[in-house]
Amino acid sequence: MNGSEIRRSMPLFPISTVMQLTELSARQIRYYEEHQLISPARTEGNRRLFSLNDIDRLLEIKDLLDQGVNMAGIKQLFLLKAQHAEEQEQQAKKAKPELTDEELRKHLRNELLHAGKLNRSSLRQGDLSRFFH
Amino acid sequence: MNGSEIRRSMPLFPISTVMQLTELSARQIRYYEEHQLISPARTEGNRRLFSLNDIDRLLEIKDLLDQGVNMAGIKQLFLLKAQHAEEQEQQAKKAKPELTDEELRKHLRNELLHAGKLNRSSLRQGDLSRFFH
DNA sequence: AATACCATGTTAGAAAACCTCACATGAATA
DNA sequence: TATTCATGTGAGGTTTTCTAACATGGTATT
Repeated sequence: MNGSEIRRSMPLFPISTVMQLTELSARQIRYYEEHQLISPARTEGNRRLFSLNDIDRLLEIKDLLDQGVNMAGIKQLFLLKAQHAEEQEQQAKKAKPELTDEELRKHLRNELLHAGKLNRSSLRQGDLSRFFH
Repeated sequence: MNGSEIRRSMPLFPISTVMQLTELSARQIRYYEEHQLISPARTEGNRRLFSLNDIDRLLEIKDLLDQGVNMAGIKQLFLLKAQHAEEQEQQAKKAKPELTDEELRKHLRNELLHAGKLNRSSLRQGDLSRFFH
């Protein structure tokens, strides 16, 4: 998993933000999770926290539903895509140790805090920009 | 204001997420707002919602405090930077009508929903990627 | 036509997260 | 020593989110 993937899978957004970005209702979003089309992270207090990847998925789900595909169909499509992606990875990479959520956060924070430190104060556009490609 | 600026100023994150990304306490973040170093948006219910720009600013604040600059100093630095940025804009741009928050949201949603629609389902990386540079 | 199923709406009650305000504190400074 | 500054902490209240249950309007099936 490279840096971009790490950033895209970071749990950042509450459901209200996701509702606005996707124009889906809370009911819809939870229903899709119930059917395992997404698996948003949870806070200690059990609130959902969505990543950029989650939001992409939701937009895909919305798209496919609009085209008449049902839950089961979407699930199959996602399974296929996952398989395909896995093949790609195996082709290009060697095994690396998995990171826990906590480690991911640490990693991101570290990059955020220390990268480009020399000129942050003088740049019009701040560092966070580097984390969303 | 161009597309990137729109994206970077969208209110997206609750304070808990910002706390983790910046390693600041809620107290600190609110204190900096009190001193008008940041001005996060609010939900209808008065919860703070932070943008990428807000987060950048908080990281700058943290940096400057570490270097011994106090609130007043940081405020002046920000004022200067703002002036500088304004000059740049006036130099390069003609007047454009301002957008309300609601219009911004609409605009982003529209881009999100319709851009790249043809191949979204077949792409490994979804559309949202376009919104964070 | 009646029935069943699917995706979604709605409501209730509980818990988490967030809010403001007030007071406390330790370090630096006058 | 007294003040100021940046931050911690706690109380009490409001908003947001949670799950669970039941309601509903299309579609498909019998």
